[in-house]
Amino acid sequence: MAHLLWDMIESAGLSRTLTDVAVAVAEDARDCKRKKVVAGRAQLLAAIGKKTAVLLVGNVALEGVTAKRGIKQKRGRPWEDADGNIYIPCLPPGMIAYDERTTPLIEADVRLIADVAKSGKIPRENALEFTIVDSRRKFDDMVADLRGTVSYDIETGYEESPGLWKATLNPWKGHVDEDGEWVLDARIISIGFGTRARQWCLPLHHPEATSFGLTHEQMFASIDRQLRDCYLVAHNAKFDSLWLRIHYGVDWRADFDTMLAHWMIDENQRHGLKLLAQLYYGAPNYDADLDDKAGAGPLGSHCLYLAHDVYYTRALRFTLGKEMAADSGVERAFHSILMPIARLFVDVEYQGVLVDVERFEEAEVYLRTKLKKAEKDLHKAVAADVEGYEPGSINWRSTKQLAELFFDKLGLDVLDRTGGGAPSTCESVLKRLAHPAAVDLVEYRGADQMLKMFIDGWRPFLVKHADGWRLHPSFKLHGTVTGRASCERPNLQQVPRDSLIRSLIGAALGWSLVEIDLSQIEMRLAAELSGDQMLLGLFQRDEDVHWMTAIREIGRGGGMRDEVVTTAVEFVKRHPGTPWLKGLVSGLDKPKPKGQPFYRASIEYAQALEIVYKMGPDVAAEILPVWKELRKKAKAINFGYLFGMWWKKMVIYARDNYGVRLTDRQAQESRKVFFGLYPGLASWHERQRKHAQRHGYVRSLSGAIRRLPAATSHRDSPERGEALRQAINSPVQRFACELNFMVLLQLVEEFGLDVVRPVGTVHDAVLMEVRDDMVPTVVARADEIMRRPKMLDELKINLRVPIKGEAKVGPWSKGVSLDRWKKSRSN
DNA sequence: CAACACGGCGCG
DNA sequence: AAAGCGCGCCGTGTTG
Repeated sequence: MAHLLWDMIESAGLSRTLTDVAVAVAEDARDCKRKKVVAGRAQLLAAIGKKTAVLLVGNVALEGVTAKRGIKQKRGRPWEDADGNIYIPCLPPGMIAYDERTTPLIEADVRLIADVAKSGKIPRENALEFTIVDSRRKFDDMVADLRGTVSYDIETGYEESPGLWKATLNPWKGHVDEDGEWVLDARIISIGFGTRARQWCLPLHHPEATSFGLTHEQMFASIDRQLRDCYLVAHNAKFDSLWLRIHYGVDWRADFDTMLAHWMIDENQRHGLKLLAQLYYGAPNYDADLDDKAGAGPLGSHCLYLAHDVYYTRALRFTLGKEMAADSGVERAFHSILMPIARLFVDVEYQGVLVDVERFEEAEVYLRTKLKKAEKDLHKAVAADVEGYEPGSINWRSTKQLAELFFDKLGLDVLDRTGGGAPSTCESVLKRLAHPAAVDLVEYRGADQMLKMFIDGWRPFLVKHADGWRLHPSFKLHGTVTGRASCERPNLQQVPRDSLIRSLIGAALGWSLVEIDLSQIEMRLAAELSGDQMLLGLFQRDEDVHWMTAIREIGRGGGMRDEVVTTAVEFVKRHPGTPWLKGLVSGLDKPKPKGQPFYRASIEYAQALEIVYKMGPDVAAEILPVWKELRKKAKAINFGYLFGMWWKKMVIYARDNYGVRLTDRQAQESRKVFFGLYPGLASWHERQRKHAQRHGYVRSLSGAIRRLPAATSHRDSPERGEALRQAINSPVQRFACELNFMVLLQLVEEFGLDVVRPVGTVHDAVLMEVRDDMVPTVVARADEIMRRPKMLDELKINLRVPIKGEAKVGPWSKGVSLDRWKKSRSN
């Protein structure tokens, strides 16, 4: 590693200026045991002596001097000791071998070394012109300077105990006071603005902040007025805008988010501001300690840090703007979809979702009881088979201990292994283990999972408002490589589908929760993009593609004879007048034979299957519930094969999810049938793969790009295979969620936040609170918008496949159609 | 004590 | 040769 770095230094033409540099290198961090580090440290300290610069290459070298690790955080930030030695922590160049994304960082390290060697000093950002606003005069100057393109950034924290400031990213952090009111503990420590000429740092709750005759409210009123005509730029603007909205009531919407812009430019990279500053401008690693940002450190260094942030944020707006302009598709998707939805998500997160806390407590009691019972059953079941077993000796949450129990002590067969090769104890294995304890463990895990994720997991995030308790999940618009949003703290997108937890989420009094979702959107888009005639035809005739697959799957093997015939017969009995039955059931118009149902004999399997298909899954499920399950299974088949699943995995999938035993042959056959049914999909797969292989990327209809560099490799590898499958999946997944965003944007644009309050998205669905008196209007309009969002016209995107969606009104998972909602309200 | 990987599981 | 995609969060266990 030392040689590698030295080569880089030499090729930068620096070796002669660096004769006075000691290089402290850990040859291999992993082999370096503690003793060796200590020895190395003594050597190192001796070597440092009169040197002007010390390179600390890698974690062990860093630890040798500072007794602390964390090279990734510390790198690029040199410091000077009392004797004037300069220490420069850097990444080991060998790191490039297993993470090529570190290349620019290592290059930046070399540049930094060069700088230090030439000047003998730690470089300063000399373009910086920052002012700490600590007087009325400076404040007025600042306000007057807020013109044109202005970047902004805040530092946040809270006072844990008097005088002790800690970092927090949660703008709602607070507590309930004696009067039962929610009091915010979170504070905006300071705010910075970057203009063409300067960087302004306005301390707000920093301990050293001085008062100069203006309240914060007065300051923000002035700033707010001035900013209305500015082009606002921020890095992860949603964060700053949300905090400012909560704490100062100002509504600032960024025109350009540098983090999101960089994500559009390369979703595979990381998007941190410090990283980008180093990447694009060779900036020093100016990152500060987390608690300094929160106000624990001196105001001077706090503001210096803030100044760097707004300086580089503003600079990035121009650099990234230009870079994005090189690709009109990317630019268009950024400005017409991403920035608008990013601005809207400030409202989404500000609103939060309402939680029924009374029923929340009930759910907790229910789950704790269930957990207790499962634990008791577990004890019993294990005690019966294990000699000398003592309750409490096994941690039921430990996969390691469970594996020992099942496969060593009880001697059960290892049915599957984990990715790491350990005997698996996952649900699908447990269900196949012939032991009562396995059954109990499934129960235990179920209750435990709900409790830890949604009861204990939610509690710290509950915030009290005038209209009830709310969660304010944070959405990451850059959270995926495909364009979907992800969600965290807590993750609203992983709430179980069954109603125990899901229905705790509702709406305020006078409002109703409305969920609209785009039906089978990924399948529809696959039809669109592939141009498969069968799929397109299905959707154009408004038939159900999963149902089609389900019926085909059964029909192929002639399975479920009883269910098929029973369901068809029952349907004929219930709906004899159905027009399309004519011709399908021979003898319908003939007189009924005495004593027996006339149709029983005359409905053949093939006919019956046709009838079942035509009645659709909902009607069929009313007759036999099994149809619902069957359609779900078909859905999995569709998605699996659609995106490149191989038959072998299908066998496992069918077994684990549906208890269906498929032979290898059957699975191979089912895959063949699938692509036989939709031949256009196969050729589309080929097109996508070819494109990715040739160009190294694929594109969504919106213009956004998914970069797949691994796809261009000529060598066949697992990475390339993965990239080629992503080439098929990404454009579908991306455009699906973009459509969802379009629908959401248009709804809010048309009705305004007084009528429609969006509270979240779940990939192809929107959750919102709708004012009760407007529910029918909004739902009707949502139905129209989903069929054709106007942004499709603006972006000149034409779809052959019809899009449609569904709306449900009422607590989540208990929502009903608009008609049923109206009826239930009129009673 | 903190950071990390893993196993497991929830969602679309 | 090997083959669905995309996420977040929890507890355990290891490591340093």
